[in-house]
Amino acid sequence: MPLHINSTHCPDCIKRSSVFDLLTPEELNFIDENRHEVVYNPGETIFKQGTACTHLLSFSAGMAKIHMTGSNNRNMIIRLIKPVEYITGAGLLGNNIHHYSVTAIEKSCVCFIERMAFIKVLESNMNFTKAFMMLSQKNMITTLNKLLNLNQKNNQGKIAEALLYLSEEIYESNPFTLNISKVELSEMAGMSKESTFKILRSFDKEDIIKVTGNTVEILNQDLLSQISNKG
Amino acid sequence: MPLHINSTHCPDCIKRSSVFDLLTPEELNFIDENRHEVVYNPGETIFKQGTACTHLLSFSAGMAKIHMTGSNNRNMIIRLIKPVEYITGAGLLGNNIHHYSVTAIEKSCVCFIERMAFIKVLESNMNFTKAFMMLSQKNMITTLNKLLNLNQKNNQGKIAEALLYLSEEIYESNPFTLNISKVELSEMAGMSKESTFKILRSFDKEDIIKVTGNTVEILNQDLLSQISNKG
DNA sequence: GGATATAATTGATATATATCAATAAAAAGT
DNA sequence: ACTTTTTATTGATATATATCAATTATATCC
Repeated sequence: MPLHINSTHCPDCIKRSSVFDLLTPEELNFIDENRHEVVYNPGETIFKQGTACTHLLSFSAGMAKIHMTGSNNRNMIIRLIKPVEYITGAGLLGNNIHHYSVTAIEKSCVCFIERMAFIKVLESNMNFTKAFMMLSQKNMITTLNKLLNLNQKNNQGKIAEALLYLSEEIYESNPFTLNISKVELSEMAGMSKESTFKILRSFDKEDIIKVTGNTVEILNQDLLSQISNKG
Repeated sequence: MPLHINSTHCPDCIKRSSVFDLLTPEELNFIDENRHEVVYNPGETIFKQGTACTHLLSFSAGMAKIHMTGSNNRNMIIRLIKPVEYITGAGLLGNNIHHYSVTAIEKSCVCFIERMAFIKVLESNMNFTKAFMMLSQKNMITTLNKLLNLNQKNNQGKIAEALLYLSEEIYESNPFTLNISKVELSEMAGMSKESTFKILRSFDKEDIIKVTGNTVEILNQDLLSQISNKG
């Protein structure tokens, strides 16, 4: 199966974000004429914090991480991206700069939609605009909650939350096999890698999870949720 | 000077957010017919996390705090609100619930605009919609950066950042007099109140700031910025 | 296929931070 | 004016967490 989907056009693309369902065939064709696809290998930068925000991205295959560098140059993973999701650099309308980076963690395919074409469709289709606003707000709330939790929880709570997030929202399975390194897991949880290892090990010893290489099985989901919430 | 501005109507209101400048007189009148004003005393809840998101708020006088409670029930102040700013519960379009609370810290006046009236104007005026989206995105980015910084900085860096934020963005003066308690300052910086006191004191001893009661003067802004950035 | 780099892992130690405890000061109620 | 409550303040102590150091494993490069 080829990763890129160039043979397809927007109107019959099955890898598009559901907000695009609200567009008319004409609008979809217009988007189709103003987009291009790029395939990325693991580790490749899709866009980088600080660069111009010129396209709306539709993430159609693979997996990527959204991450951010603070003033002290430390890196933090905000969330993972998987198909089908759009990514807006959060400054798309104002032609601003990206405030975070997106990097592929698996071979990935991204559809780049020209900023002006996207704005034109926004202007022509209010239902689309509203759906887009709602989705943006939802993403914002999710991120807000995540960052709040990172601030307030202790390290066990952070790891518990990260593991539940990965199992429930990203891999949607249990057990699951990490396609991110444990250093990246620590960047997701906002702590040192050594602490991450130690907490994983302690969870394993207490039979809350079972770690075998990169595979994690959650054995006691209730307890893990409790640790995440109390933490 | 009366705090409420009920005698005025939207078209000639000088306390409205600049996004409303983009509306036509008819649209402004329509908003005017679907709004009401409320005056709050310090400490009163303007809206609470978990309640329905039924209005767009335009904050026309006073000062308030946006704060959020995490799963472990700890409170964190996200930012302060002063005139003129609109506040959307981030779930306004989807008729969702508020994911944070807003509480007055000074006697404040808030204009409540009916959700459906706001949506109707969004639908009729694309420039307004785009301006609203841009402002929302800007707020989101600011919040994202703030929460990231709280995660990554040490306590001195957090307090330094909070003091610079208060001086530059909220009170726009130096020295400035806090209208929030130091407990609230610690909730802004995301740390215990005792640590806040100790760091304020140490900054005072090192002649970086001068604290006299509730008044803070920043004596060495360069050093404070450096502490904030390195922290 | 050995050399080199990168990631994983663990224990010991240092440091930062929260918590606890006690007191002082200020504000609010009666 | 006096009690009560809240806020402010400080030092001592406990705890959580990061950092450091050393080792092993795994991947990547000539």
